[in-house]
Amino acid sequence: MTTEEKIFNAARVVFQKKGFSGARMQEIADEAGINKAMLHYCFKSKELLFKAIFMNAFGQLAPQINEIFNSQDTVFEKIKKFTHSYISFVMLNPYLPQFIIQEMNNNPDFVMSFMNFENRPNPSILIAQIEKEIAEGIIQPIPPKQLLLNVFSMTVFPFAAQMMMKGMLQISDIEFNIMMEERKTLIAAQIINAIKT
Amino acid sequence: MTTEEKIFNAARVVFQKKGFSGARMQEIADEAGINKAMLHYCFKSKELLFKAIFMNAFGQLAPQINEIFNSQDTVFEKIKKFTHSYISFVMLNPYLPQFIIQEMNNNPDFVMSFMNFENRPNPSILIAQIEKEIAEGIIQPIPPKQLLLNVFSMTVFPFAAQMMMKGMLQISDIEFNIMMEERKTLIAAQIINAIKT
DNA sequence: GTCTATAGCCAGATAGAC
DNA sequence: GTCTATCTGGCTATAGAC
Repeated sequence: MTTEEKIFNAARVVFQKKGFSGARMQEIADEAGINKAMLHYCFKSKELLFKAIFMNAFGQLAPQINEIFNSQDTVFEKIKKFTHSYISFVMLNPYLPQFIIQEMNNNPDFVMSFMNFENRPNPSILIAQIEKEIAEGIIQPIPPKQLLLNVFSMTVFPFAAQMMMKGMLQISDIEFNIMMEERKTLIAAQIINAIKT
Repeated sequence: MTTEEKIFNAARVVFQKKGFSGARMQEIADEAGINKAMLHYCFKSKELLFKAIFMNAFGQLAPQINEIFNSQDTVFEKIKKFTHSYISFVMLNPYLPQFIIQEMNNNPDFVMSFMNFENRPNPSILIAQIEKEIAEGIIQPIPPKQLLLNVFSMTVFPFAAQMMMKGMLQISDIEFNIMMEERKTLIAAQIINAIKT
């Protein structure tokens, strides 16, 4: 593993846990097992390092989502595939959703300044398809954007609000993982059950 | 309005928007229209000011939730009441959910050190009730904690991930508010439709 | 490339006048 | 109680040896 990779991995851990303003360059250096000066040698500044981490994180998620949204499947199939593959992926990167949500909220201008809008998740095809399937009587009437919001909510929220939900529902890390494993199929079943004709 | 109140309101705005580490005492002072020294005169330190804000925020939410969770209503009635009243309340404080989630994730130890555990949302009665109604055949079988997670997800997520969802679904602030208004009844209908026998 | 040492700045906190 | 001015510590960033 190159030094740059060590820094990158360390920075991902620290930024995703503490956020941009909470992260310390010293902590990233310690996590990487190198000196603080190397961070600046490799990535020039905290902002540029953060930018690299954020774009990488976002870049991993967006294409997966678009691939599923824009495939030839039915809406129900898409919901099943999305929830399953999103949960599988995020279980390996549990801090990712909260990280992205947090930085977009805390500093929208900064994030927007380097967001890649070409690759952003684009649900317009799926929205049209939902409208079509409603017209065909396959799906019960519902505003398409509300349906998408439901799918994202059920899938992403448990990871974004992990600490809070673990505390409120009194569940351990292990139980949490079991529940998320179960949600890979449970969510889609619930959503489809709610809107099927 | 007393100076203390002016500070408190200003601090709430800044902390909820930027988080603990992103917030600046100077910015809070400016927002309050007073001097930075007054902050320390009134609240001693940034941490204590934050603590006051966080506990107030959490203290507003928890009792409402418990009241609904522990009433004499049926599960379906509770879901309807919770989603409706939670959304109504949070529409007046749109930064609140993300604020609480973020700080619990970024600095669990700090937050836990002053969290009021007596008043925390406690779903144990509701969980027992769900099990009972499943046994009675009123609700389709589902792990109670998964059902609760679904209710919270559908209700809280749109506010927590506001920026991201506005960007992805291409909705304006006004459209967002219309959608949230609609969700006051839509969510409960969806959830109940998915689990009713 | 990798380190040590340090510059320079900024934010939280305080002293002290009024 | 409210201000101005200032201290102090910590953090980003850089200079410079090796």
